[in-house]
Amino acid sequence: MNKLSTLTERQREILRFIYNEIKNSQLPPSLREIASHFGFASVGSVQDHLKALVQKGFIKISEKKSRAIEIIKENIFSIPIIGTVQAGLPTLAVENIDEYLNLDDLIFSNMDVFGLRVKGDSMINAGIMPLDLVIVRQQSVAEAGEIVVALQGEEATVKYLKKTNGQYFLEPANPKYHSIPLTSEFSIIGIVLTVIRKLGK
Amino acid sequence: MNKLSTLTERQREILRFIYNEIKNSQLPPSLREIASHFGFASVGSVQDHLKALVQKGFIKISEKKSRAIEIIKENIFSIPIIGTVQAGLPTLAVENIDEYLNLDDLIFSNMDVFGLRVKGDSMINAGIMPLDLVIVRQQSVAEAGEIVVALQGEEATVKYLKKTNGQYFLEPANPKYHSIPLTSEFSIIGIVLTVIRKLGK
DNA sequence: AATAATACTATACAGATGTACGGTATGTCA
DNA sequence: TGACATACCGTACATCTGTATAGTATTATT
Repeated sequence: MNKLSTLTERQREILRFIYNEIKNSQLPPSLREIASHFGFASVGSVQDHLKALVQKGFIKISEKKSRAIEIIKENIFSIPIIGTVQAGLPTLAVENIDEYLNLDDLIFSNMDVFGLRVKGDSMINAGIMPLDLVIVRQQSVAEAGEIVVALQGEEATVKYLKKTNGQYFLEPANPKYHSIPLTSEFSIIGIVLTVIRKLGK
Repeated sequence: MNKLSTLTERQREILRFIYNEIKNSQLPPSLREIASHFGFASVGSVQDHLKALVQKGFIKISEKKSRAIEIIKENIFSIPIIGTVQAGLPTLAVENIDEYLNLDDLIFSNMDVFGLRVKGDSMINAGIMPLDLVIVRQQSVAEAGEIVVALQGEEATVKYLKKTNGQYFLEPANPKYHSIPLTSEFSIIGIVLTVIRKLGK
């Protein structure tokens, strides 16, 4: 597996610059633009670095096309997830990787998606804490059992959608709060796809 | 606002092609690549269409830069995080975006980071549920209060690190379980940076 | 009927760009 | 020591690319 740590400091800087250019201006840089950014007097320097990045499996370059630097996402935008922990840590065994977290899918997704910062503790027993970030897919219909984002006036709440005797309820995951019948003053604006919580550092 | 309906059939085709190229290959097409795709024998045709698209406000072109076609619209490369929800949804107001979800800081950092699938419910009151994915920074030391990943044999557990009377404990966030003194049979392999839970879809 | 916008072809050119080759210097590793 | 990777400079060149200009034909618009 290609690890970012196999790159030199300089190579990582170049890769980061390319990534940022693509992300910010949606346009990969030309060789001379890279040279200019790093103060190189020669394009040959850039050629060397790109050659190394290609060889180490982090980028792909189409021949005879300008700016055709493609970042190989699988090698960069993923974090190895280990299924069983071995005693051999901190040397991560490649064989233990059983899936990859691809954050890029989320970022580059074409779904109508937005993030919402959670207020309050009404979903605490579902593992959704105050200040958590929930990624929401915009949709006006939902099924019972799903965690939905409902709008009442300008107030957005995250709740379970529940159905009892044909009646829909917004149900909190906290005994402190009560279920609320889903009346016309509410509108469902999406369902929760992902919960993200950033801790230390 | 600029409506897509002000475009002609052909102009809409061109715009869609440009959009798809950027989205799929992360590389805007050159004029001749556009011409080739539509079977134009001349670049002048493309020039005309791009000129119209610029004039109607759908794209922006940087002069003297190859492939520098930028689509003016929502930024497809990031997820807007809305602080307060307006009644106007599902049309996301740009003014409400107060921050962007940025996961690449984590990825591009020099830290040695891996993911771990959580087993068991011992941290359920800290909002860490079974099958959650925790992103862990590898390090052998931690401070009291941090959520750590400890290794006992080949078993990895996620717990709070607590200090009482100079003695360290691994403390679960679930009254069902007890605190465990941090003895030599345990080794701390990292601290939890992020908690991620994928739900629906 | 006149004008403008649309939709193309054709050609020319400066400069932007990728590519190739060679060179220097430094540090790393066996 | 020698081989090798890294990290730069310098130069040359074919071609890719944007830009400009000119022309033809069709369709809308006034």
